[in-house]
Amino acid sequence: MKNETIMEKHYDAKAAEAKWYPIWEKKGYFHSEPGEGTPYSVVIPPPNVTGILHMGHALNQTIQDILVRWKRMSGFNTLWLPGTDHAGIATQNVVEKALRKEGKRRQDLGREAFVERVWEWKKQYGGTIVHQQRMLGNSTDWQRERFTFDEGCSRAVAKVFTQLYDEGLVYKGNYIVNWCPRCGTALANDEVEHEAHHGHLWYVRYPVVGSAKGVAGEPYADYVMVATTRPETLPGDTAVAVNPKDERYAHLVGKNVILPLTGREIPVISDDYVEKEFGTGIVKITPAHDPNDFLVGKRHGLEEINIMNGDGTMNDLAGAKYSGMDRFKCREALVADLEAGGFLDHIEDYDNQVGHCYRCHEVVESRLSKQWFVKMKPLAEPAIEAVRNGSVKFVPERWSKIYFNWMENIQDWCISRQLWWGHRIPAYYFDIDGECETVVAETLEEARKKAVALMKAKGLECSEPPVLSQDEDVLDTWFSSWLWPFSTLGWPEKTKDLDYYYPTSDLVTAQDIIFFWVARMMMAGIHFMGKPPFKNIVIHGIVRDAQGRKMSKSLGNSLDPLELIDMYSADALRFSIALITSLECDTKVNKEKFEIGRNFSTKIWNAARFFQMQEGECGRVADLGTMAAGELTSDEKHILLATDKACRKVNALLEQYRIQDGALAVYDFFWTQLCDWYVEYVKDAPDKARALAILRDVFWKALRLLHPYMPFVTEEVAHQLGYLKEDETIMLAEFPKGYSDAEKSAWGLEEEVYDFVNAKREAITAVRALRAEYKVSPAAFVKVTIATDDARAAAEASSLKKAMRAEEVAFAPAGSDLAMPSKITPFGTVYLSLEGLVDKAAESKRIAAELAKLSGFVKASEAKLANENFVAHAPEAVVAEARRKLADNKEKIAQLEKLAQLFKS
RNA sequence: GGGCGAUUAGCUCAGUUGGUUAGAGCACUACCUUCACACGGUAGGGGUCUUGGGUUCGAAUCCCGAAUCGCCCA
Repeated sequence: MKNETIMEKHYDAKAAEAKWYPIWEKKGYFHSEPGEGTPYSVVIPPPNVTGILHMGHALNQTIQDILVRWKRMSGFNTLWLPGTDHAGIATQNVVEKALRKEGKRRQDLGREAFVERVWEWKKQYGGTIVHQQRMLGNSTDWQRERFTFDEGCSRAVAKVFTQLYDEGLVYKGNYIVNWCPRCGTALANDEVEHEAHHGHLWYVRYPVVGSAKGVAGEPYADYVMVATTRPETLPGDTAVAVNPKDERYAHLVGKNVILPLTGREIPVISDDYVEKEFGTGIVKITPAHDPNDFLVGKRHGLEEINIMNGDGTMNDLAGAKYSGMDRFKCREALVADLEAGGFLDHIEDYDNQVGHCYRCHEVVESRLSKQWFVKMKPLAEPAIEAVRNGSVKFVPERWSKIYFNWMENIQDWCISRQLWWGHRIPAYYFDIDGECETVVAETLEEARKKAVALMKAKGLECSEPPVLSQDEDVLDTWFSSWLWPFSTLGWPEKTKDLDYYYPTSDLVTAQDIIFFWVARMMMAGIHFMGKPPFKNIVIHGIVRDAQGRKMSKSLGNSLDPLELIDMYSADALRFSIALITSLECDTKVNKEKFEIGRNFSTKIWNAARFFQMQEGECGRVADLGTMAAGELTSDEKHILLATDKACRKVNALLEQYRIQDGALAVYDFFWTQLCDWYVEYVKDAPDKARALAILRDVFWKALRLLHPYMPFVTEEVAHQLGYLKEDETIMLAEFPKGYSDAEKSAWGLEEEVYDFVNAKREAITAVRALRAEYKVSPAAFVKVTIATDDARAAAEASSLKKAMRAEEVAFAPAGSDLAMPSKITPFGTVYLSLEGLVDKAAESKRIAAELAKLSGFVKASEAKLANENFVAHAPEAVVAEARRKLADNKEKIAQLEKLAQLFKS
């Protein structure tokens, strides 16, 4: 079979990428069914349905697709399950924003209509990111695409909530939560981002009750001074506190002070929580607006006065003057009033950490409110154990420390959100004799039954079920995504999919999501499935800009992966990102880095084109079977060995999730071994048909090695070169493992041949370097003599001549003494005939410098070898190597000294 | 305040049981438009491995301390 047409001069990545993806998808290559073979399964970290693809996704999904394509080609029954999450706050915000343009609020529509509207939005725009994922080349099984708010996932959520409630692990209570006034909802602790903030400490005087009016300017003679970072919460104070060990204030404990501006009397209490060193050592206690104060309040039975509305404005309890005022405006007003009243002592600069909403970045308020919580300790314990006993592994391992640290100090999880878009909490309320009763059930019908049962249990007759009203709140989005590895496989049904694919194999995600998601999936998986949800947790870094800053819209330093794909191709994006990303640390990127991948795909294309042209001239010989060890040249054996090594290396590296090293290995193999050396050899091979037959085999292996990294160009080239029939795909071709022992022995692929050719290449490089040093024109043919006793050398004369651009390569016995510029190589000493080309003075100088350098090495080696301890303790090979090196360098010196004589006159 | 990590060439990073004269890509210099490829080829310059101690025959690598930077938790 001879190729009639030659490949285009330039690779058209856009065309190839647009062509292959739909074919792959349509033919079902991404699809997996339970049954045959060993499963390898991965669930994608579901991106936010409102989101668009960013560099973080590109990195995360490139890693996954490399693993998945590699496993699929290696014969595993491979499932990579895609989907999105419904992103409660974010999605609701997007739709509310659209409504605002129409001059409406969600309240104008009402809950049902609003939710309907969000679904419409989702249908219309929610496909953006899954479309973009296709541009990356993701081999996800789109037939199994899931959404955290779809019917199945919603059933799983209701079931989980109900079960946890029945087990006493879900409870409702009045606690301090993080409250986002802008989103109007509670947030979990980890949804709050703390940032350093330059603020102030206000020192405020609280007069002691019973103290006399003081002198001018001092309304009270006796007062305590309180330092606070949040003066606007002052109207909510219900005590001031000191440390019990603080002798300065011991006499005050038990007395009352007057809360400035309000005249309300509050007690002075003592509590260990107070730090003596902070401020004055006296702090105000505002139980409804600070988590620590809340706990203090509980310990001391203090009143909880909530002075703020949900939107961040003050309410009536803050006092008539401040009611309705924004919290920050109120701060200013209140400070001014304190000052006017003589209560403000002084103000200091103070840096503290201020919490911000991770979605909208508003300053988060600590607020007392009634919310649903999950009791985490009992869930965390088995999840800790699973990592501790090694049944689940973090890659890199050090992340397990972070995981333990968080899990061991875990706090209960606030799961209710005051939103409309999300899984409505399946808790129902009804009245019995004016008392509010709660039932929790997966469906309304079940809830009715439970309500009736409850009434009966209380001895109440009921002819018809009571009227139930469902809880108004929805659940945190993470409350559905923590079920992702099994809800997407059909749970709570007992499905074949669950049986086959669960637990999944690898979870690949970024470090910033370990607590939000990974840790919680561990807990849910173990609690509901009885098994952890995955075997390995692969954690990669965050993509940063060239200065190391996080990419963000507000900084405008984001790189758009789609733009990069447009500029450089998806393959280029994938390969580059794989090559520059280490699992160990964050990845800094700039546009230029993606040239690596683009240049590489061009190289692959051109090498293929060269091969095709050669085969076009020579005809295709496909069979390696008849080759005998005796007829293969050393260069041919070398490329076969290099291919074998590359296959083994890439497999071994991917096995250890060393994606970057794998990329480097395949890059070096293809570019250096295959293109730089073997392709150059092929051009003048003694038996071109055989050389090309070998190239045919090696190239095919190389393409398959590359395929997980660069799926499109490898598919295109594999077809161009005729490795595949039109309806076949490289995606399902076998991932190369290297040559068999039988092949290796039939072809005489021994390690010494590999070393021999490497040595030969050093001789070639040495001659090229000599040519450059002595400014020999690149076009000129030179005369080379090589001093060696290696019997194999003579057979290399013709390939040496070509590579050295020599008109003549002569051999001399090892140790021959020629007065010519030379370099010592493991292949032998190479001499370049001068024939009057040289500037003697310059050469003399160069030689002197080289001599100085070498004698330094010799001195160091001699000292080392004179050290009895070294000779006695170091491994023999190391000592022998040191001796050999010393001898080599001594010989080099002798040569150079001779050469120096030559240039002296 | 507690924890984790980083510090190797101008830049981004490898360097996995301690063992040649510490590597790669980009950038840089010189030469080359040679019939696969200038998104290319050939050759080259560039590092006292942040710092101070220690262990060892031998340390970028192991141990202790310091500095700087980053992240997480409180």
